[in-house]
Amino acid sequence: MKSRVSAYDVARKAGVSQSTVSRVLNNFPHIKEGTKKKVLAAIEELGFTRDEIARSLAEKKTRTIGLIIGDITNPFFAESAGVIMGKAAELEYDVIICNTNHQDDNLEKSIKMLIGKRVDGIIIAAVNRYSKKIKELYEAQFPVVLYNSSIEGNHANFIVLDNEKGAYIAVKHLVELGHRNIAYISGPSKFLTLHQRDIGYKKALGEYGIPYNQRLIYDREFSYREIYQFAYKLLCSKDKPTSFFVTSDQMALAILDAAANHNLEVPKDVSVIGFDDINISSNQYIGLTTISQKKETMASLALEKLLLLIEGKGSISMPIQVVLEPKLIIRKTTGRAN
Amino acid sequence: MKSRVSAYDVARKAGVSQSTVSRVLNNFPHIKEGTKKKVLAAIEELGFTRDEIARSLAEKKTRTIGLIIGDITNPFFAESAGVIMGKAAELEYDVIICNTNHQDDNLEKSIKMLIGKRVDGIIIAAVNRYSKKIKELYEAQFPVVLYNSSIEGNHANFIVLDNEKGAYIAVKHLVELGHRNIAYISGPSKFLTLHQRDIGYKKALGEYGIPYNQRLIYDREFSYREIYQFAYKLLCSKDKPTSFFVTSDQMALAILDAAANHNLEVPKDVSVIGFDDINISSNQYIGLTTISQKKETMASLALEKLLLLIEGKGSISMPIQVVLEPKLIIRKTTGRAN
DNA sequence: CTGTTAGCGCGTTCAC
DNA sequence: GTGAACGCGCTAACAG
Repeated sequence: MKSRVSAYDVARKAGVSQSTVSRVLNNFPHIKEGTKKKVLAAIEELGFTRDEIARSLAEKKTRTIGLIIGDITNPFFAESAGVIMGKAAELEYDVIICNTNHQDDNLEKSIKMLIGKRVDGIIIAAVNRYSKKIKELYEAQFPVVLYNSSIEGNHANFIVLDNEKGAYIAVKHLVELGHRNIAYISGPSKFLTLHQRDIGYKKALGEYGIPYNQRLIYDREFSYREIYQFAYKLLCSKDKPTSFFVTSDQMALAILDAAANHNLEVPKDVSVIGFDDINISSNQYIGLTTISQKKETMASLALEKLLLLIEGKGSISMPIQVVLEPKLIIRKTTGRAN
Repeated sequence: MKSRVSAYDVARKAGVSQSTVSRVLNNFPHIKEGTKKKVLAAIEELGFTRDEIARSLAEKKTRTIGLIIGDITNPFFAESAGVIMGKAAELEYDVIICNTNHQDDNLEKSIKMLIGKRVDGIIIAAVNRYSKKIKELYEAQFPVVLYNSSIEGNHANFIVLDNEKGAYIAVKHLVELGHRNIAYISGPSKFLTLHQRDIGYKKALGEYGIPYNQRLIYDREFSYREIYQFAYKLLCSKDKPTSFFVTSDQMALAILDAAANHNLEVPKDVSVIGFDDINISSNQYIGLTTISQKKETMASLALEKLLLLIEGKGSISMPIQVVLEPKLIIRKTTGRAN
């Protein structure tokens, strides 16, 4: 691989100083047309590309943000990442994505790595609500915005959905269709969003006088396999649930999978409602009823606010905390209980 | 935000020189136990993290690779990215992902940006087969491996599936089920992989004496909407196809969507076979018959080979070119023609 | 308008 | 074993 050409090489070729090259690179005003032309020509001829690493070092800015997600394989995260990356690219920011697979130590590792790489800010989706690290970053005024997640005490900037309400309207929808035996597939309550949904679930049950039944609750790790099996077994049992409220569309698909393998018809035999509204849910072959997370809005806002923190350092009144309204989207996986 | 602590700060605190700090950071042998302890203590106390940007500049290595994908919203790319990121993390490499939305100018932009960021190498999925840029990089010996794609003339390192064969066995499967009216949903043939699948499609038709019918072919841009509408219209027509061979599972889902909105039953009224075997295809609620791209293998190999190129600079015999065998996975969206 | 000079925070000789 | 000094390629004053 041929060795790189530097701004200094360009300078020599154009017969100017290296700082002049830097100036044309950065579009400084008041450069004589002639020299600018010469420099541009030399750049073109030598195929020069500026070394962003050196620039970052000198400028103490990397024009790069970090994005930490729980699982890129989950379309909710992938699609969110897509909009963030799109917006970022428009604004000339690059993004480094880290996958935590929902594990706390990976979160810490990712943060450390991103800090080492001197990213200008970080968007984090899926954090343990007890995370000390997040709080530290917040207190150190390092630009971080939490995406659909938050921590205990709310010492953080975040954009979230009203998760309690989302769960509430989901369950309410099922109840109004006549369901009383409602399974709830969630995940570890160390995630504040899930904890809030737990509350919404219980609240809806309570309001309609439906007893809370631990047997119908899944609150362990996110695992397609485990959730599939949990649902499968539940569907084998006598007094099986007539409906499932699932905390992500991806896992709702696992329930549909289990139901299909049971030869159960949806929604005739079982109703399923998800959460997220990932793209595929609107596919009419699937038609998953769900609660929209408004990922477009949430993701755009997250990036926007992060850049505000990055660029307007200090002048921003922290914390930035936005709560969006959930929306019930009725499709074909929910129907009357029989 | 409190200003960063540098190796120099650590040095002062420990009463040693900055180069000594550097030495312990990099685990040099022959450091007196005492001074090592002191330095480590100072690092701990000050909460020092090394500046990877400065390190990269000095070392001329970033321990970062670029990954350019067509569309993170397509699970095939997201899932591939997932395995690449996982392996990379294990090997202490970071990855910067770029989304091109399948547009050539974005490819060029992404490459330029990654080169600017001094990545050590790049994995590229989805390239225009006429791309000059890729060839240039190859000739300049810059570490690049193409992921399930290649360019005209094969002047590149790549890991691909035998796409022609994949298409061939897909169509053969349909023919053997009695289908003769087989629609083919593809994309721009500027992508070599698609071009090869075109050949496979035609070959299978030819072998069974089925005439090629342009009316049944979609070869424009990847667009859920457009493909959906194309399929929808086709399904309205008299002499409508009894089956679809679709060049990606994601788009196969679009066909299922269109069929569902036509109240057509799958596979009774229409058969659909995809390509990729994304995770959701194995969901029994969907059960998409497809051709496996072996993304786990392909992605692992791509990363492995890239690191070989990066770390074994020069000593590797180029080009690295691997062709994997496709595999037909029969599920429930294909059945006998009626 | 442009050149000179001094860092940015590390890794890396080369002496001692 | 360890420190001093230089360089990676660029931006940012400061002169002129």
